[in-house]
Amino acid sequence: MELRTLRYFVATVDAGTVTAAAERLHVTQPGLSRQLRQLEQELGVDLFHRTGGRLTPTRAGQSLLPLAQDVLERADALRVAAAFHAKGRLDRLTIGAPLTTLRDVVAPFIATLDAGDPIPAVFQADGQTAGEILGRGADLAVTSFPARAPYESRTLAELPVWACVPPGHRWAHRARLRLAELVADPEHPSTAERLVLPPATFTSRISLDAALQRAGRSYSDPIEAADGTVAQALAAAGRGVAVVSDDPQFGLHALPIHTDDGKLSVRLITAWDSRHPAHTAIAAVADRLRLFVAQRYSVTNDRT
Amino acid sequence: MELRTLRYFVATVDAGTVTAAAERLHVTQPGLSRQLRQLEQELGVDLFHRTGGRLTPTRAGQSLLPLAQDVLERADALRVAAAFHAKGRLDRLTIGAPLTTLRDVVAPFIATLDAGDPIPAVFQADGQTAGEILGRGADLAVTSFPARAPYESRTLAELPVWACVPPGHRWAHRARLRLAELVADPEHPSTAERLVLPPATFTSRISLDAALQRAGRSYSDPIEAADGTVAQALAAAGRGVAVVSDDPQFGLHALPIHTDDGKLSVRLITAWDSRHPAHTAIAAVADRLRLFVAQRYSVTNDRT
DNA sequence: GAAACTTACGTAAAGCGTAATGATC
DNA sequence: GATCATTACGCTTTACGTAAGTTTC
Repeated sequence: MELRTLRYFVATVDAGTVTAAAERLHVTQPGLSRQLRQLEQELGVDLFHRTGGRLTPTRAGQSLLPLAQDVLERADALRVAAAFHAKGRLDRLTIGAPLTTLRDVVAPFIATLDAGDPIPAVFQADGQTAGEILGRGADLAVTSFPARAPYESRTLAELPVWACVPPGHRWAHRARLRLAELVADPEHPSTAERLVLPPATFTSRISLDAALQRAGRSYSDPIEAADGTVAQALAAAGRGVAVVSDDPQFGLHALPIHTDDGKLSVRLITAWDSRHPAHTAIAAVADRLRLFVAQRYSVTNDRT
Repeated sequence: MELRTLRYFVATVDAGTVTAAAERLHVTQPGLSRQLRQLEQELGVDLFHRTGGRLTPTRAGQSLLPLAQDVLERADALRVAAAFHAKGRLDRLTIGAPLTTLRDVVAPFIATLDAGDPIPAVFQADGQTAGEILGRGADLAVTSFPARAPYESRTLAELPVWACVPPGHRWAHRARLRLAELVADPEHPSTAERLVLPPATFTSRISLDAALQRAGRSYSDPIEAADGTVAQALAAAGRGVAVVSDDPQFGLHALPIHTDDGKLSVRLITAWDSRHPAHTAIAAVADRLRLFVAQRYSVTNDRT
């Protein structure tokens, strides 16, 4: 088992057929086929079913795939780090962030980077701590959990959590909402709106759940959406009230949610490893990200 | 760059000389020497200084070493996972835990495992969440942080945090201590004992710091010890009061610390990934660990 | 029979070991 | 001069490409 053979394995699963993978890898198809067989023999596991003249990953293959990808990612990280030591400057920078932040903040930000800056790579990391994201190979993490110990962090923004309702809704002309209005009054369960929520790993959901727990309340039977955009789409279709931290879409009206402790919000931080050899360069990017968010946030603030 | 070359690199740093590393790797010294040079050329970085007829890692070499080890560890994890799929049973199990737990709980526990059980491997993980520990390759994590989302967890124990004083100390015959007694009264700073504390990543320290923050108190100028044992050794030498969750040593007297919220303690949990292919086998080990701790803890309870 | 994977065979490259050479204390 | 690393050279292994064979739809 070598990095090369793992690359072969991943590429083959990825491409679907050995022929296609071979082309992508710039090797011939028989050569690739042989290497895959040897890898299977070495690991002692069938990675592919060979039924029907076609290769499909076995259960073992499916479960080993992410591990193989992980090895390759780490090897890549090593190569990037080596390039940093060679050139003295960071030429690639990996950012891990929750999906919502990725779309609303990180993506617009990396669009402002120019040729002099490191090439940004990005991956999705919902509901993970700075340590987990950085441990997955990111140089810079964006998360809503406070960072500890060997990680340095800066507050990026305090993003409001919105209750989004369609134009015709009875709350459409309200300027704000109290948390208690969102959830069922134990005395009158029927008065509550149905909630449309992102998965429990999402920061807005974590914030909502925590606030409700503090208030001793809870929602019943929410609609689980795949992410904030889907939640908003469902709200736009009149299925309920979407509670998200995404920017409102589909013409939805976004209301801030007030609790006893103030507005419901998500504190976004950016964090990096202070022991990273390029930590100065990373801190510089983090600072620019913070500046970018500050500008963007001062605009979005107008909306409230 | 292949796994083989990374193994060569790590082994060479580890062994100190190419000759020694070559012997350990079962290759000849010139062959190894050549591979190292090729790796350096490929990465574009000098990994070793060649001054004085001897190889010493450069700064780049030192900083790339843990990355290389990481790649190899991941590759190892892949091999173990493959072996699981091949044999249908887990033959190796990696446990990550904080140092104190490692010594007082995990080590005695793995001593009870027999030939039918997976071979345990263990690494130290202080002040890390379940996600971080499992992300580092552990199959089973022991931590004091609550686990979330895709991780399954069980409470192992509620370990008391002790204030340890030597026999002659004015508290040596006390049965308990209030938190306020430990730290300086802002009015009379001189009345406080000097504290001997483990690093800020240690669970007992985190618990103490959190309790003090809740109480609006703080300590001043504590002695920082490398770990709980060193802290106790310093306390035994009369340097101050050690605050640790380790079992008392050196004939120290251990007092539980009472706060407004009850006894100061550390809630230990054990966690694993519910998506792990061998999660049933891991859960079984976790259950036995919990049982082991329950027995052990009922004994240590006698002491309080 | 077209498209996919496998087997067979010859070739080129890459790694390895032995032997000789160079550098440092 | 002893110890450690490098360079030189020949061999062996290993991966690769081409060509032919097999299976499936």
